[in-house]
Amino acid sequence: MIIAQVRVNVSTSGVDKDFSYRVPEELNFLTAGWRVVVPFNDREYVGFVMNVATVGDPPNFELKDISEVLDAEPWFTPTMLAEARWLAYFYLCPLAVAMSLFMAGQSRRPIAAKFERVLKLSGTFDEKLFTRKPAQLKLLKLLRERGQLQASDFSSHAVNALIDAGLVTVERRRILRDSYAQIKSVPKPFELTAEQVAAISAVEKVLSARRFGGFLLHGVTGSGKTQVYIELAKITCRLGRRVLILVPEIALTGQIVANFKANFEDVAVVHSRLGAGERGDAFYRIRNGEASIVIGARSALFTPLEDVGLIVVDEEQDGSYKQDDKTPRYQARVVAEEFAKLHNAAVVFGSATPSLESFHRAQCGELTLLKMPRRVLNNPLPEVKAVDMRAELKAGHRELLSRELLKLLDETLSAGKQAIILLNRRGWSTVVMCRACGSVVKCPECGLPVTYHVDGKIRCHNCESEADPPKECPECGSDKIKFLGVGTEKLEVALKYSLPTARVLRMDRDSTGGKFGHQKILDAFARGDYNILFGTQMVAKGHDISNVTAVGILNADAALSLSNFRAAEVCFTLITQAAGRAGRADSPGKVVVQAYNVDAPAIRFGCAQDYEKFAANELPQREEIFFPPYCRLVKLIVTHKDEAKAKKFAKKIVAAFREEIIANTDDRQEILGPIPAAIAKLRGLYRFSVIIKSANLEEVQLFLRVHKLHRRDDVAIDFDPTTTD
DNA sequence: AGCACGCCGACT
DNA sequence: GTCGGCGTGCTC
Repeated sequence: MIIAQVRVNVSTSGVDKDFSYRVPEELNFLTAGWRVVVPFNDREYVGFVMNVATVGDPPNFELKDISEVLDAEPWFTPTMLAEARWLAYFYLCPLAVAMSLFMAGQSRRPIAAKFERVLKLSGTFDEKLFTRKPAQLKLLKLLRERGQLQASDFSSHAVNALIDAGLVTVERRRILRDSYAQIKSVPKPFELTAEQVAAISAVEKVLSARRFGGFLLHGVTGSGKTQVYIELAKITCRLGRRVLILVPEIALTGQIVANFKANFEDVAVVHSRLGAGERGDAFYRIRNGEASIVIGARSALFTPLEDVGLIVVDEEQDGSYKQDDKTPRYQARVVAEEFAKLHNAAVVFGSATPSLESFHRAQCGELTLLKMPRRVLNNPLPEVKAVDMRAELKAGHRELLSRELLKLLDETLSAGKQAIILLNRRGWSTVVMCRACGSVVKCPECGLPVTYHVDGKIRCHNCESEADPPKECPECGSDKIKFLGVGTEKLEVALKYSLPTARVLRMDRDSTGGKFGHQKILDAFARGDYNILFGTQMVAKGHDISNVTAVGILNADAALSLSNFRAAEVCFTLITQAAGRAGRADSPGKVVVQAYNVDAPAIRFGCAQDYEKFAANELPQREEIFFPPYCRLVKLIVTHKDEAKAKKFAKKIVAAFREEIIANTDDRQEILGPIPAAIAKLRGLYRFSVIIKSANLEEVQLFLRVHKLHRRDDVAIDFDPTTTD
């Protein structure tokens, strides 16, 4: 009897094991990796075949049969299975959950493939016979001319008549949906800088040796990192291996996809905003080896790409590489490196402002540091000026835009150039406050402060719930409700007021809907339809518009007020990335940075665009307070509908960790909490967080396993969390 | 996930 | 004395 071990796709930990099923005769082709349908608990579920074996004597309980298969071939390659196993092990999640990552949301039935019917002429025909059948004659003539045609372009009547007459044959051909198919550009002529050549040859050694190697490509904005990726990809393809390029998010893919498509025929684009059908087709191309370059957001890690030789993580410091809404809460940098090891591939982390984690690892020799400190064509870095908004206020200027910035915008627009303004808050007012008691209006759902929008609604930027602003303070009943703080919507009005003739374009989450929302805005700006592009951090990412010579950054120090150990890093990175948009081509750029605390190191070093000095200043402080990169963080969120019970269980975990781990280890480890989570109550459940800081992650994982904390649905485990509350 | 089983408090 | 809350266990 043939018996298959099947992992049922049920996301709870209670089913995190294989179940045996009998393989019926007609499915005797099954091997590991097939997706099947199995009866389970009086219902039908999708399952994954993990193993198939022929056994002499069946087990002592009754086996059920596998019902059917889902696909025409195994969904999971052996590599994907190995990758999923590692994910489940490292992130302590059920294997079925890790495997679901590789199905990109298609956990139900597969999406139907799309086919076209292609017509071809078979033999010759006599025109005279078709004088009273003009539609058929037209089709036949066209076929003689073109060789083949699409059946859907003609009336089915005519087509069927010709097929019946044996004059035309049909062939079903799969159509691959690809909304990036149109994107195409010609490779620009270029000459590699000495630094680019050095970086390429360092990675090339590892590529040709077909072994693992980790690199940090630290190149200032405009130093030509993309060209390095392209050259490395060419080398990898020449070796007959595949390339995976990770980019932070959809907004960034446009430019890099165009650059790659100019150099390679077989590029597949994968990201979460792709429709189910298009994604399925991209997977099909990858599975069949028709795509040797895959570009995408973090989910692109989970495709059937075989024999990967190079993985690039572009803008590796970007926050979108962290999945923090559902298990496994992985960091794509960590996963990319592990997958590179599994493939004997090179992994290249690229950035102008590397995460301090990666930079520190490069300093320790865990990654090879490749430096590109100069822009291509010796373009100068922009000139950056900080404006102290407190001084501006004292001088009687209360406007949103400082005199310095207004002057710069004026000059820029007069010269026929374009400007970008960054204000990293969307909405109209960022705070809705009661002037009588000082309380801030919070979202009833998640307890975070709400934002007032220009349409007169208040919105929670965490859960997107919407309401009318209260007429009276929910705390004290006063009617003195004030709208404070500045978002991009208010900036729009300020810009139109100060620069009435300027054409301004807002880009934030509210103005960029749909698959190509970002691209449409960037294209319109690049065409010159607008003078000023302004908005949230997305204006600072992933484009290279040569006519932009001025950048303004408002409230540059806003991020510093957050009680987050990464606040300075986020602030520094944002300034450097935004400033880097200015003056890439022939004309030098100018940047104005507006802040209230211009003396903060993140602002000073950001204005100087000096990453190394920033890191040299920040790293010792991180070491002092024992935070990453000097430890790894693991956050546990304990939930319960009874607040006291949630807190009590969290305390129990903390006590156990102190007693069992901290008291018995040589490695430095600390545990903080419990404290109420940032979202202290969600859907009726109280939430407490516990932060583990550890120099030995394996001990933490072991602790979690011993106490089976990963098997509980009232504890969420977050490795390398973004925040500590 | 979805359901049966069983233990304890609250009620006709 | 029974109804129904939810913590626990099981599904090939």
